Parts: sequence; structure tokens; C-alpha cells
Amino acid sequence: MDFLSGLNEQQQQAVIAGLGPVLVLAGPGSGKTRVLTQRIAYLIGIQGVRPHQIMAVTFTNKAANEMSERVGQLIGDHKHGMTIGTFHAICARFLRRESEHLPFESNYVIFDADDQLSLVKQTLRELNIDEKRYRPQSIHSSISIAKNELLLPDDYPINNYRDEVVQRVYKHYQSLLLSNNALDFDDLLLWMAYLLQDNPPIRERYARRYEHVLVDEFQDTNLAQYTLIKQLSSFHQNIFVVGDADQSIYRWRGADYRNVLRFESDFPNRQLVLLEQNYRSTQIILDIAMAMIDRNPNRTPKHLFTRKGAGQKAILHELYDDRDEARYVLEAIASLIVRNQAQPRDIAIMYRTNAQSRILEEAFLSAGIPYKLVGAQRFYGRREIKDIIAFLRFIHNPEDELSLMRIINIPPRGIGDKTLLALRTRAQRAGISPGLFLLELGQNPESKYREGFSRRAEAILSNLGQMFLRWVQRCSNLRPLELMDRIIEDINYDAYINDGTEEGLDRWGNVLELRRLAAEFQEIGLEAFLEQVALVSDQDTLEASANAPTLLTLHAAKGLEFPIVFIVGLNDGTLPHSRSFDDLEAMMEERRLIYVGITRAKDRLYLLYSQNRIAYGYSEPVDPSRFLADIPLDLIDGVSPILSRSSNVGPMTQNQRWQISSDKKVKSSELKSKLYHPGMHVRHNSWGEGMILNSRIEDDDEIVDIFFDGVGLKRVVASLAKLEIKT
DNA sequence: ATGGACAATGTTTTT
DNA sequence: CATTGTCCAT
Repeated sequence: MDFLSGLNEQQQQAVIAGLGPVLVLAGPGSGKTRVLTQRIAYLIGIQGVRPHQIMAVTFTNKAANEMSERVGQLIGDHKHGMTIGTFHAICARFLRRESEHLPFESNYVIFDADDQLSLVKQTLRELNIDEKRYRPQSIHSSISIAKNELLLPDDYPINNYRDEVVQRVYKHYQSLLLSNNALDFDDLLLWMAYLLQDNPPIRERYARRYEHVLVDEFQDTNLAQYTLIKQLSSFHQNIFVVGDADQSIYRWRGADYRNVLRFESDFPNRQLVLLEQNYRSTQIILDIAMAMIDRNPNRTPKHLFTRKGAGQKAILHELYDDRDEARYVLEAIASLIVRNQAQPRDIAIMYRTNAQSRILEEAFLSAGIPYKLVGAQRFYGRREIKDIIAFLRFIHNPEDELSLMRIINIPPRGIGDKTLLALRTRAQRAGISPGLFLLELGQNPESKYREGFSRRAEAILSNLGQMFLRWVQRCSNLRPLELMDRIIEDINYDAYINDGTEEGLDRWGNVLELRRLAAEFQEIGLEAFLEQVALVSDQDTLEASANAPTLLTLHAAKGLEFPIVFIVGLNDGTLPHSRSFDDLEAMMEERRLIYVGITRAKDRLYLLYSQNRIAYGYSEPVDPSRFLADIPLDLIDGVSPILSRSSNVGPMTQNQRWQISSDKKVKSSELKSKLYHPGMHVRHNSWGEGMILNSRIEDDDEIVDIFFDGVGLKRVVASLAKLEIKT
């Protein structure tokens, strides 16, 4: 029974849990990945479940690969045939397989965030909607949220005029996707969920096949994903989910930690396992994390404990500005390494927004210390990479008009607005996509398709069509790398991009890097390569090999662990982010975010904040993060002014320095003192008892956010609400 | 059709 | 400030 060796009692209970729904609530560092892998091994090795009847859904491809590998270590080759991957990747494969039942072809492309935005813009143009009045991003985000809620255009709820606009855009946007033979990220889930919902025979086929469905990071599923796993497990009902509501950080993407509650009410017979023992962090780190998260109302309290001992106090340090912060980080890292207290790879630096990485990168570069940066966007968002990918995408799916428009004039070959318009019109008249039109033109230069263009345009276009056609024809014989090289050579991309400048060299270097990635797909093929490129997660870009510190956002840090963690930019406005200030749910999520960050640390934790922040080119005074006030003093090394502003003491004792450095706060909140502080318990006449979440002075009155038990979040004006303070 | 010069505008987090 | 879009001269 080595499937259970080294597991504690709760972990064992989860691994060998019987048939039926199982909910595992797992605190950070409680070994949930281990539980998942051992359970899979147990199901296959002991229960005799066939691997192809198991589906395991993870959050990143990296996690999927790791899990698959670890299962392999336990049971060897018996793992083959398992379905394991992210929701998006699994759905992408299913949808290709089932495309005959769907309104797109199996060679569809997946539109990334940039493509989606372009498509929304195109829609707005075609519908004559003013981009200034209706921001494309905001419209797109509404569409995305709707899709995650499984709302089709016709179901889109209309409450005001904007909703009506969104609905129209949504409808048109979908038809554009189909005419490009493309799906966006959200479509992968949406189409799959509807395919299973509307086709009982198909649903049954899948549901019968998957005897066991296991889901990691369950708290970050959205309604579409929740519906999917319910459908997939609808026959055998063996659905095993692992999650932690306190680590739910993707609400803005439609994730709903209440799916945990929904699960409990949908499956009242579920077995429940709690994993509270932490194998990662020192007790001090856990205590800080708990002090932080305890301020969130309406959660099931968890008591995290470890056998690791108290460990060192966390270091809280105030710096002058973010540049100074970066300098401090570099010095601390240098000192740790020189004193042999850490390997470079043991160290991570985490921040709230991607923009913060820049200043850190500069510090690393000028210090000559190598670093690893987590972020797929950084690589795949580059112009030269997008260009090459667009060529490949077009060849794979010539109906991809967006990719065609990107590459049609790269390198510049004299195709401008006029020619483009002519091409579009002619293609439309012929009833085919511009891409197919071009290929046709290349195939048969004498065809009727050539009519209606200027002689110049006709020559350019039919040349281009011939080149495209050659690629498309060879695409079935050539492997990804050869195809890519062929394109680069044919268009002389080297000369175009590598213009002798340092930047050009850099860009060319990126192209070579992409070649290296393509080389890994020689056997599996172009389609798999393009799919991988579209669905990479940030974490997937982290190479374990290099011995260097890691720079990453708090979001990207989820699921990872490091002996030493720096969290920088702990200032109000950054963490919590200013966009969250007026939304109580969002503020709770900001708190969970810092909780996730803290619980990544195994041994040492550095918390840094600054007096000033450089933004928009100007340096501006900022406040320390309000969350810092919740850390018990005795867990911290390096006393700083903010600590005297602990919520129990009240703002009057706040150090003078802060009042001086932050002039915008001085005006109001510091002149009139607050009566209520986060963490206080109060009673309200009609809403009963609640806990103060936040309070601020505005126009000589105090505005208080309170969470009332059984009622929810309320914002009240103190002078009107008659709150009674409970002790 | 192309590329350069200027203005305007805007920063969360990502599969 | 840094990126993106728009206008204008070639």
C-alpha cells in the first residue's frame, strides 16, 4: 500500500475516499497535489480503473504535466490514456473531435486576447458604434462574463441601453468568429457546455467514459466550468474536487468560489475532507497569513498548523520609492546568496501588477544578476512572434481573416487600404473568405477572380496567393519547423526584422526562440503547436532549470512555493489595487491575493512598501497598504511607522511621518478621527450584528463598510446608521 | 502606399 | 512615461 505512505490521516482519507462526490477543502501547502496524484494512482493501481476513464483538470499545463509525471512515477506506464490538462485544453481537443456537430470546422483557430479585442473593434466599426462611448475592452469584458455565465446573445439580460449595445455587439462578434472559423477562450467552454447540454447522446458518451473526474483549484471555476464537470460526471457521479475558497483570486474572470457551496447543495451526499496541516511554511508565516485572511467575513475559519516550528520573523521594511524598493531587494538577495543562506532559485519576488516588474528587471540587469520572469504575454505578445504565428495560423486555417490582415502586408508589399477594400468586396461577392479568395487567385491566375483589380494590385495579390498556396500545399508534408523556416526564408523575414539595430537583433533572437519551441512539436504537428501557443499559461513559461530568482505577479504565484518570498509594492492603490476600493467583494479578493502571496513562502518573508510611487512619470506620495495593519506586531522584524496604526489602537497614534508624506489623506481622514476600524463588531437596528470591513472620512462624516451576518455587505453613513459597538 | 511626427490616452490580475 | 492611434508629407 505505498499509495498511502507518508500521508497524514486526512490525506489518506481523501486518497481512498469511496465512490460518489468528494469535496476536499485544502489549505495552502497542505499537499493537495500529492493527494490528487496519489488518488489517481490508487484508482488505477488498486481499484483497477482504466486510465482512459479518468479525467483530471488542472489550472495550468505545467500543473498537468507535473501531475502526469508524478502519477507515472507511482504506477509507471499504466497511466497512459488519461485525460489530463486545463479546462481550455481539454475542451479544445473535444471540440475538434466533435466538430461535425458544431458550426465550425475542426481546424478552427483559437483567438487570443489581442485578437478578441480586434474583433470587437471590427464589430463596433461594422455596426457604426462609437468606440469612444463604448470602450472595446469594456464591451469585450461584458461579453466574456456573459459567456462564462453560459449566456448566449439572445439570453443576454437587458437592463439599460448599454446592455442592448452589448447584446448587438455580442451577436455580431460571434458571427465574425464563425466566419473566421475561430473560437475565443470563452467559446471553448461555452460550446462544450452547450454541446453536452443539447445532445443527450453525446453527453452520455462522455459521461459514461469518465468514471472519475478530478478537479484541482476548484474555487476558481466559473459557471461554465462547473456545469461542464457536472455534465461530464453525470453518469458515474464520481466527482472529486479540491479547493480553498481563501485562495480564490479570479472573480474578475467569472470564477465563483460559491461553486464550493453550490457543490455542497448539488451533492448533499458528498464526502468532506479537510486538509489543515501545512507542510510548507513556518508557523510565523502561517500566523501572518491567517491574521490577514481572518479579516474577511463570511468564511469558514481554518486553523493552519505546521510541525516546522516558529521560524524567523517576517521582515517589514519601508523604502523611499519603488526604485529604492528594487535596490533593497537586490541587496537583500545578494546578501542571502553571499552568506550562503539561499540559492538564487529559492527566491521569488511578487507584485500586484505586471508594470511593477520593469523597475525590478532594470535593477537585476544593472546588477548583472540573472533572473526568471514569469509571463507568457511577454513573449507571445511580441510583434515578431505574433507575425510568425499569424502566418502559421493562416496556413492552418485560411479562413482566419484576422491573421491574414496582420500578415498581408508583411513585409510591406504595397497593399494598402484601397487594395484591401477591393479584396474584401470581391471575396464577399464571391461568397468566400478573403483568404480562400487569395488562394483561389494563386491557384488559377486566369480565373474570373482577377477581374476588378488594378493591374498592380492584381499582380501583387496573385503573387501573394501563389506563395500562400505553396505553403498550404506543403503544410501537410512539412513539419512545423520546416514550414516555419520556409516562410521566414520566402518573405525574407530576417532582413525585415533584423535591421542592424540592437532591437532588431533582439527581435531576431525571439524568432529563433520560437523556432526552438516549434522544434518540440515536430512529431505532434502544427495544430498542436498552435493550440499550445494559444493556451499557454504564464506559469508554463517558468523554466525550472535556471538557477535564478523568479519575478512574477501574485496571480501567477498561485500553486507555487519558494523558500524565500519578497512581496513588493505593499501600498494602498497597488495592493489593494485602487480599482477595487469601491467594491467590497473586490477588496476581499485583494486580501486573498496577499494571502496567496504570503503562503507561498516556506522560510522567509519580506514585505516591502514605499513612501512614494513613480507613475505616469511623476513620483507621488502613497500610503502603506491598509492590510499591513492587520499583522500582529510580534511576528514582524523591523518596526515601521505603519505598525502603530494597528486597528485596535486607532488612527490617532499614527506616526506623524505618514501624515506629512501623504498630503491627500491629511485633508480629511486624519483631521477628524474615525470611530470604526476594520475588525470591530457592531450591531445595527435592522441588519443585526456585523463586522467592520473598512471605514473612511468623507465630507465630515464617516462612511463604513460592514458585513452583516446573513445579510451581506452594506455601506452606511455613521451619523445616520446608529451603530452600536460590541466589545 | 508608406513612414514619420505628433497627440491623446491610459495601468489589475489571465485561460 | 510609454504605448497606441491619427494626421500629414513624401
